[in-house]
Amino acid sequence: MEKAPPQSITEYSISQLSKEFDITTRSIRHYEDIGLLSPARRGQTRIYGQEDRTRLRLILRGKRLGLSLEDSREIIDMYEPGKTNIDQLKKLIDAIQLQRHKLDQQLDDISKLLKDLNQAEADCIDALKTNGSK
Amino acid sequence: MEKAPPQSITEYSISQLSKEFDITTRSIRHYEDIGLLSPARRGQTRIYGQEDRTRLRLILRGKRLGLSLEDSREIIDMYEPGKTNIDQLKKLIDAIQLQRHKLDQQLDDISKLLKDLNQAEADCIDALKTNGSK
DNA sequence: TTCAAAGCTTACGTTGACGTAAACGTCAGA
DNA sequence: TCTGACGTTTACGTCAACGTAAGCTTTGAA
Repeated sequence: MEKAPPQSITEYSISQLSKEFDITTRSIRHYEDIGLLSPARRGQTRIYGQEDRTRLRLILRGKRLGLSLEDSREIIDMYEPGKTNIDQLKKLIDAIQLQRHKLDQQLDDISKLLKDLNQAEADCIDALKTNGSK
Repeated sequence: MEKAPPQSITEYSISQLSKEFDITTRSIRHYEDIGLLSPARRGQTRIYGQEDRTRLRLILRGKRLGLSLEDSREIIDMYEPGKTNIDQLKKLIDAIQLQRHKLDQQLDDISKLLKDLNQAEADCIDALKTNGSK
């Protein structure tokens, strides 16, 4: 039988995603285990759509920022204030403030670290010049 | 006997540091176990100086940035290019480039995340306005 | 003197985030 | 037909970064 023409570009297998994001399939399944992803299934096989792919991108971005998967879950959940009630919305706004504060702190840390690295590099180069002609 | 006048302000006990940085003494001892700190001793008791305190600050900053303790060790070692030879200096410069690259990536991630958070917040507030007068 | 606070070491336990192995199903191509 | 690539589940293993408990010493104040 002929393969059906690609229904849409919005369908990915687990190995496609693992290659695209350079992670193992195990990790992807793990994220599903803890409820961060819930792809559709064709039979037993996982089918990932655009939304899943987006969530995965967010998870990995969180990881690069040193967030735990639980932290990421919280953040990701903020993106879909679809059918939440007012109390939940207020909670969300608070959580957003908190995250923003943490990020501001990180920005500060990073700028300090960058400064330090620049200094360390300058010291190195200096030492090379001084010492290199010994 | 009278307590000797504070020799200098540059002496800290383990519990002082734990309070100042809001971590457990266990953590501080752990950092020593893996060689990130090596305080002086008076008898059995650990005595921390300014240098130890600085290293601790750097460790914690690294943690906030999601670095492993090993990563932090590498970075911290960059700060003291005292008696390193030329080959080591070159290695250090490379390592610095690499770290800088990672930090640049983090900066990018953070700015994206902040944007997203702003958007999420706006959505929340919007939903509150729309829904709040129901 | 005695007692609580702070210090120490040793050592087993825990949690998060996967790694890894076993054992099996499915399907397209040689 | 059968082999190899890809998919699945179940389940034990691992590593980092401490937590926690036990048992002991030191020390300053009551």
